[in-house]
Amino acid sequence: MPTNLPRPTEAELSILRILWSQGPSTVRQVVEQSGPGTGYTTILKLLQIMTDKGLVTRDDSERTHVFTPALPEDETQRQLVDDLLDRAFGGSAQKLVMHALAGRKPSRKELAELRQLLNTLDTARS
Amino acid sequence: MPTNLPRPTEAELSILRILWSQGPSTVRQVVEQSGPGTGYTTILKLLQIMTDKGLVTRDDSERTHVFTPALPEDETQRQLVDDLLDRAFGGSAQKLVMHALAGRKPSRKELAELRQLLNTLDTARS
DNA sequence: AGCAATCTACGAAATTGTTCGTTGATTCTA
DNA sequence: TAGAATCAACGAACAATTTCGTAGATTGCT
Repeated sequence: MPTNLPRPTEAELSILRILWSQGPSTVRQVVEQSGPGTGYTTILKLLQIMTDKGLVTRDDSERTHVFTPALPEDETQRQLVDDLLDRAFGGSAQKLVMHALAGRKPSRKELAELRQLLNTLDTARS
Repeated sequence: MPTNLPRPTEAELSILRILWSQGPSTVRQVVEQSGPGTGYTTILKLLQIMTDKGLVTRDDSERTHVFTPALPEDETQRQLVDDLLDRAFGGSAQKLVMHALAGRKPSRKELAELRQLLNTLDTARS
């Protein structure tokens, strides 16, 4: 069964990022991690919407509800990359990768990991 | 002077994609390339907005105006990748690249080009 | 010239996303 | 137990994006 969730909006994504890094959290915990400029009720409302959309699940067994991301970080990231790929790169993953890397300075360790990935893909082709 | 243009919205991006592939175009030419479901005046309006934002330039020396992307495809793509990097990957280009490649089947040629890029980045580090 | 087709401009409706004030309920504390 | 603090729910304001109807101007055709 394919995970058919809507793409998170910008505000929703910043909340998801907090949930991924902090683990399941209450509204207040999310608010504390968010920089200033976003009120409590704003984040509460967003989490309610995200619950409706299925982006997070809510444990309301206690009075203070606890929210958990519905999908792991990896999967959502892949979805977002796929989406950008379609919308801006005509589906060419290679072009996207070139753009992502060009003009940067990945560490030797990162470079090694990337080379390793290329090797894996290479042998997988046979 | 740095190119300080706003990030194109979704509808704007699909128009830019047409302009990049077809070259400078009139409203009608863009409409013809767009699939059905988007009326003439909608696209005209979007192009007017994009002109105001500076995303495209307009040649109105003839009655039928001609629109040209303000930035080349490459540069906009880089901007979009940077943006996604910040919003979803905490700035780790490597993670994004891994996600973009994992589960795909790039051709040998693409793999070779990517390896070449890694080499360039590697020697650039010294 | 008269009429149809084509074009830009403009404003407003429709849609989607974001922010916040208020309310009523529950829990904490003095 | 009374008042303060905390919480979820909800609706509404607000903002950004997308869509389209209408109007006025120009061009093309007969």
